[in-house]
Amino acid sequence: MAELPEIAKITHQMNDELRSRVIDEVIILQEKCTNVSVEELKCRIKKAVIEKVYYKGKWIIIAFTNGENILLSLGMGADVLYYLDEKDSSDKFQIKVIFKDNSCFTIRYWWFGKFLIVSDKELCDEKNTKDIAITPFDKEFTYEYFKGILGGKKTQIKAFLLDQKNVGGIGNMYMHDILFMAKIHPQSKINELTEEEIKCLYDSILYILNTSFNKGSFNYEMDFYGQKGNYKVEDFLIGYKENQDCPICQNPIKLIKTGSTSSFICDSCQKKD
Amino acid sequence: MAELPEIAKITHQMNDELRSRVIDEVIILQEKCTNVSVEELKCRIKKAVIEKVYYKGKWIIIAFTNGENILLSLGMGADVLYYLDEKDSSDKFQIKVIFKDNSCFTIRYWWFGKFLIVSDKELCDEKNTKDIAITPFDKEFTYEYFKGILGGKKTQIKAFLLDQKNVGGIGNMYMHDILFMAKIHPQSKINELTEEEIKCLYDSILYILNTSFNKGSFNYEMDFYGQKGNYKVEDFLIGYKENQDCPICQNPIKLIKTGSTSSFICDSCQKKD
DNA sequence: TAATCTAACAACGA
DNA sequence: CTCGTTGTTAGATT
Repeated sequence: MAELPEIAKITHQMNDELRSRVIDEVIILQEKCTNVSVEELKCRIKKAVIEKVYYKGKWIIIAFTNGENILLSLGMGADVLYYLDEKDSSDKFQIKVIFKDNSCFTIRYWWFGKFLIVSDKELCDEKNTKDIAITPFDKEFTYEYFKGILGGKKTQIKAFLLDQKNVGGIGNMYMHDILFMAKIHPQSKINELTEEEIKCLYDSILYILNTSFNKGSFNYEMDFYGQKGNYKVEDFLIGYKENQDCPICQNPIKLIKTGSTSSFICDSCQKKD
Repeated sequence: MAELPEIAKITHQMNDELRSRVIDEVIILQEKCTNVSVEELKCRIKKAVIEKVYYKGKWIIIAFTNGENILLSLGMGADVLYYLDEKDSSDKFQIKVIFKDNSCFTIRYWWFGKFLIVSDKELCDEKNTKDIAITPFDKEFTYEYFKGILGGKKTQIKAFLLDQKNVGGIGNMYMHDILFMAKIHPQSKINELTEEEIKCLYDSILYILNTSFNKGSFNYEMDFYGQKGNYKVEDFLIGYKENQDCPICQNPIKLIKTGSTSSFICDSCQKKD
């Protein structure tokens, strides 16, 4: 579930908290989420010092001073929880990272998370992350840039925005409101959007994601300290509000299938063409 | 149009006729069918001596002793015609290759042909041809081999057989009869075929293609000497015979859309499952 | 009638 | 709610 606002928040917290922390031990209970043997991973990360934590799209990257990196994908949702003292940590986790000072963090995946180790040298070729585009939180994500990547493509706008090679960090959850706010149907073809619609879409992306971030991100997700954000389901414009009234026109909100994802839309405000 | 029987015939003729012939000049009237500038092509092929002519799938490859190769694709159909004396050749062509002894051959594409030059070194990486599979005329195309490449795939059988990465040389024209003879619907899933059906399909592929080859290949196509083959439309079992009676059950033959191609079928003899 | 590449799209699995 | 792979289709190519 975690999308850009949640990823940005927890990454900032991890970076502030964990810089210079020294790894003591890593416990991996779910081997399938990593890319090398558990032994190799432990060996490459042993006594490593955290240089910084940053994100690329929805991936959290922990860079170590020894030239290694941990690439963390939360998949369909995961808790990443910090404990000042490892003894206080829950035993419900797939991965636990313990530091020399006895602090630790645990990762509990809901579904399909990743915990990969990649050297600095391999990082630029790493297939999961190498093609991820910049996010709407980046300075470079200007309106001109956005208009440029849309090109004259014939793709459906929602499929395009969900593709991390085009825009990093947007998932299905915030998509509903972004498209609703721009009054664009998820299956509208990009090359049929007007200049005004594109401008409005750009503004909507920034507005929706920034509003959540500024409220501490989504309320169902826990941050690094186990706290929940203040952006609540009530704050959604139409997302996850099937059959409730559209806030603009009072028509009932519909849940439709759009390719492999579902979309909440107001089919009166958001016309296909 | 040219498929394996036509390609095999003309390639044999070219190989027999052109071995040791020395290039004098190449005239390219359609630049888009080649991969380098006309000047570079002329330069690399000038005075080159033909070592042999062979085929890979539907591609005809002319190998020169100087380490260059011409890769010839007939696309949707083309005449490749030999003239003992260049003065006798027609001026309807996109490409003409003239030899030192004043013999020549012309190529007249119907639609989308290719005339590429590739060095021996680059040949194994050449993207159009590197992944083409062996053809049913190869000794290695045994029943065991054929059963092996089918694997447990979920693809439609016709799409699979048309894909040159799986089997080289089969096109849409002979496909109709191959599938009809095996009593298999073009959209049958491979993993739902019985062992008997696969055996029958293998036999049908060899029977149909060999029968055409043995009759001098398709009658609408001209060979290297301008002669037409003796495998006629009347020899087709059901191909291109819409509304005529199925030779087995007398039901009318239907023309249906199957993906991007059309298929003549007897929907009584060829059931989807 | 015919060939192939590509982008977009859908279905499935992990 | 993810992301990747595979298969399918429509469009374009000169």
